[in-house]
Amino acid sequence: MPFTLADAIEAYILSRLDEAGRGILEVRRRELADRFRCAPSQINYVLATRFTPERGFVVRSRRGGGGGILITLLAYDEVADVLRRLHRQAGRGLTQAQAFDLVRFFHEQEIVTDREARLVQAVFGALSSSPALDSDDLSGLRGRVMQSLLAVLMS
Amino acid sequence: MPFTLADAIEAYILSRLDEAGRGILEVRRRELADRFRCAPSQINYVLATRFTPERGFVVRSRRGGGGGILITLLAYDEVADVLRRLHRQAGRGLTQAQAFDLVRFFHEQEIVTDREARLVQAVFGALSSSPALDSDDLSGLRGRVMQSLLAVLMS
DNA sequence: GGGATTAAGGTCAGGGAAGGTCAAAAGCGG
DNA sequence: CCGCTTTTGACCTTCCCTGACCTTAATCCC
Repeated sequence: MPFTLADAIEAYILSRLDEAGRGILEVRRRELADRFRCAPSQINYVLATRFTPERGFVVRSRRGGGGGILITLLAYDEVADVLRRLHRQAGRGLTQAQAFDLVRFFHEQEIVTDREARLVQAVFGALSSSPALDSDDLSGLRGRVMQSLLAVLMS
Repeated sequence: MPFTLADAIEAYILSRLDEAGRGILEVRRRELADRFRCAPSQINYVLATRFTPERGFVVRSRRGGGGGILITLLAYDEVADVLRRLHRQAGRGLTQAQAFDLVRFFHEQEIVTDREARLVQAVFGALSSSPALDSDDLSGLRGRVMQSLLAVLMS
């Protein structure tokens, strides 16, 4: 087992997340970088590769003086599991029909309300009426939008 | 939480606005600056970044002796009107910051729920991290998405 | 009445403190 | 050697806060 710096940072964050209880932890990028004697961007790398939505994490940050990084571990349940799988799949892009079907599915499963469904459908409708995008780009964009939506639904 | 001076001043103003009842509050810049031990211009900073029209506030001020700053929350009956104006304006495109502020405004006005706001913000976030779109196209796309959303909200 | 004084508030540039991005270099397993 | 992951470094954006300097209004006092 090659225990890399990234692994160590991951383990450290996980343990602090654990001891913090409540599944919420705030860290400073600079502090972590100092503690592990590495470039600050290394922290971004760890967050990007380990603390992903697929693994049930939500990471938010704020820049500027008094900024910081908030890491949240989402509760595990079956719905979340399905959402996570969908999240992974959406990364490969979506047709408009697929996007609409997913939204309808969420609605049927009562994962989203009636109005939430209409709002989201409106979004996908607007996307598709976009010039300046060929169908491949559009598919990728739909996928990313869906992923972001799923991240919210999982939180 | 990353709680800065600006956050504290914002919270203080909001609480006084709240306890003052119907949406009007008068403050003195100097007094606030003294209370928070900061430069008076810090108050301007907070007003400029937090109490913006896009978030539903109107700030007026009088200079000179006996001057002061009047902070007003937009009244409910003005909101429908604002939505129509916004719909027209959105047609000309939106920056990401404008889109976010609008969503925030809707949330503050209780036009959208907490989760609806997060979903919609997730959408605008995803749009902005989109390759294959230059900033003009992006601006236009945000505008069309916002128009579609407004159409749902007005229905 | 009119200038001087005083008491507000406004603007702007700049420094410092976060965090973000991206490409290139370095390691490493096969 | 090749390809993937890790790590770094240079450069960028955002946000907070202050200080120097400016504008406007009320008041004082002749």
